Amino acid sequence: MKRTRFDDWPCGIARTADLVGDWWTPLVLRQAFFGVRRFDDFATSLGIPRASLTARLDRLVEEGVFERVPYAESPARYEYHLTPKGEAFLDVLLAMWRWGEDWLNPADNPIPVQLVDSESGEMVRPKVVDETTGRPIEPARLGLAPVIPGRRDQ
Amino acid sequence: MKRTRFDDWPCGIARTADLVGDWWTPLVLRQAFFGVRRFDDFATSLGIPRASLTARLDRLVEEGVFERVPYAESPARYEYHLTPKGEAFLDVLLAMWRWGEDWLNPADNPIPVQLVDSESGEMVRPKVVDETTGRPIEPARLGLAPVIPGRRDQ
DNA sequence: GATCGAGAGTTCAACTAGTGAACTTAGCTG
DNA sequence: CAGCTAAGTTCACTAGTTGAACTCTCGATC
Repeated sequence: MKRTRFDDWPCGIARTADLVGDWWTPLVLRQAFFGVRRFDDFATSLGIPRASLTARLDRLVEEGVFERVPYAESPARYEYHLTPKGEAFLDVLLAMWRWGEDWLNPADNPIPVQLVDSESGEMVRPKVVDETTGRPIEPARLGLAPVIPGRRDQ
Repeated sequence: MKRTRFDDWPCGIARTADLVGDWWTPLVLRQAFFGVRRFDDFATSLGIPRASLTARLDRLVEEGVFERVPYAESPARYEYHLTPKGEAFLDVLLAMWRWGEDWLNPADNPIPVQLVDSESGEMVRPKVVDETTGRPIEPARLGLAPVIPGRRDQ
């Protein structure tokens, strides 16, 4: 699409959007968290076009989100395993999940998919807090620092 | 692009990806959190093509993320204000910000943009926890329920 | 030995969203 | 009247997306 790139903007949101800011990448990563590792399993479980999947996986391997791990020699076969960087992305998916469940739940959705703790069986409700204080983050008190005046790529 | 739609998939991640799963929408919303309200201010502060901005704002108004509020009568002028639904999206942006700062920080980035609490002046470090227990969410213990076997649109 | 199927892609044409620049509309200002 | 501002719209061009078909390499089967 000749899309604008954000990967060197000095803002984590912009750089994250550059990498996962398309419709399929978050879902590919979601599948990875639920145990999908192989090309065909990604393709058939999501219905993503194979060419699109190839492009996504290549970029994610290049960025160190997935590691390409051989599991068969002849013919050579590879699995896509989440790296620590990839596993850390769970927080973003959880935030997306929570917002989607809270605010985009269609009225006629009969069976919402829920997150559970597999040991306790309890529902998991992801929430973003400040790591140091443990308190919710209030939009009104939030500021950017340093702000660079007139700079457009913030 | 004739893109696949996820807006009725029974998963919050998929529905969220359908709405904000493009490169510009997260940045438009980021600007809104930092006080931008008017068309030209979005356009010039981000460098987003005006046609793309129109499409994004229209969709976000339609979905109830922004409210179109008049601020002048002749000629009619409108501002885009975040609704409660839009404000709740801050959690997703914070998770993206945190991941981008932790894992996508280019080595040669001289001035990373930081989040601060404007009252205390302290750095804010967003972290996703389980709302009920207050504890971090462990990927290994996370499960989907109910899982619908063989269903591709989860 | 030929055929079949699995797995992991590649190739291709058609479609359509993203992009940048120019244009439009309406009122306001000097 | 000329110039300016704000909020879009229009248009040609470009490039990512899609679905279907094809490729390639094996191992297993008839």
